[in-house]
Amino acid sequence: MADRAAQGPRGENLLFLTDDQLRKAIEAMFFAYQGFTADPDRILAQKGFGRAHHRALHFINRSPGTTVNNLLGILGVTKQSLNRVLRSLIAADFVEVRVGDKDKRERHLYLTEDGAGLEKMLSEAQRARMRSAFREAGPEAVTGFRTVLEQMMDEDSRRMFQSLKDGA
Amino acid sequence: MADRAAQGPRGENLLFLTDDQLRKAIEAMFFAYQGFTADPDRILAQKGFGRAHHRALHFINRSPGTTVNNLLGILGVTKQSLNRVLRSLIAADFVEVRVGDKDKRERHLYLTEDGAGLEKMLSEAQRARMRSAFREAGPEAVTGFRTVLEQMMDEDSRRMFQSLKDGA
DNA sequence: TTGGAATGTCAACAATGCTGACATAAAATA
DNA sequence: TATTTTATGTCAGCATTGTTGACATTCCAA
Repeated sequence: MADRAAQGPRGENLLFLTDDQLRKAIEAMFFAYQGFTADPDRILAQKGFGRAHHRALHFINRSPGTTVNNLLGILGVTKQSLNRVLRSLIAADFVEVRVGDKDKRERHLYLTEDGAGLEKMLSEAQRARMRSAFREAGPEAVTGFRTVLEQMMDEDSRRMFQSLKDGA
Repeated sequence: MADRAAQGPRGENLLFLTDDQLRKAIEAMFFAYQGFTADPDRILAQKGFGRAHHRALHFINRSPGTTVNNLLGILGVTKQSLNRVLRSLIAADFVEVRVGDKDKRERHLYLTEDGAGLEKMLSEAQRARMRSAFREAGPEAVTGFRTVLEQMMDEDSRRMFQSLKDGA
């Protein structure tokens, strides 16, 4: 069973698809994600925010003027959950809301100066770790990394990711 | 700023380390992790469990007889948090506790038959996605993927990961 | 102009982190 | 032996961030 996948239809070496290899990859993903979030989490804890706030700040920074509904699609949470996060960011003056011009139901979201400052702080911490990991691993590894991650995504996420790819 | 890292000390092409590339990688990591957990999460929701239960089941399966304290180190949560999860798994007869022989303070954890069944169901769902992603990406990409993930980990996690690497 | 769809808000509940206080029992040590 | 430390567990309470349900506002289309 563990080596069920060792030999492909054309006789390729498929040892990288054994259950054992896959389990190692699952564990690597778990531990790596802990590292991925560790540095921003420390900063957020000091400021009284959580990971969800970071995600909102990131994508508002990425696409200034995005609507609440847009953000829901990207983050994959309910509007109620996002709303709570946005309310606290707005109360703390990190995010500014503007009612839509054409459609007054829509709320367009922007970072304030403070919000942009916090976002920069968080993302720089996260990028620093990523930069260091990439430098150690080298460009070929990075290409492989990106390829596998993209394949792990749901269809919807992949479309979302690709549409964000080249800048908002 | 965005291309600060474009040229290394020996003149290598370091375009893969630009802020823009790093930001894309951060977003890829976010969306990929959603996919990574999506399939088990669906199963868990049906059974009335959460992601924390999955993690406990995984590592107990990996290292049968592991102690609560061991598990704390691996999962990186508090004993109170883990205790709540373990209690519900024990109550549902998915996990069995045995008091230590030599050290009767220690509680050794094992999966019951039902627990092993659920673990298999969850991990097979997760492996299926990983297998498919790996197959699409190919062996070189997988190597790169593993290399970068390992570099992203905290020191402690990396040691943990490496000690788990070749079987409990 | 009216009814339904889209958008967003408020309230309440659940899962899973956290801290702190405390009890028990075994092991280690003075 | 007596004391302290370690390991485990419980209880209480709180925060973050998911969820559903109910509802208000706005827009659009029949």
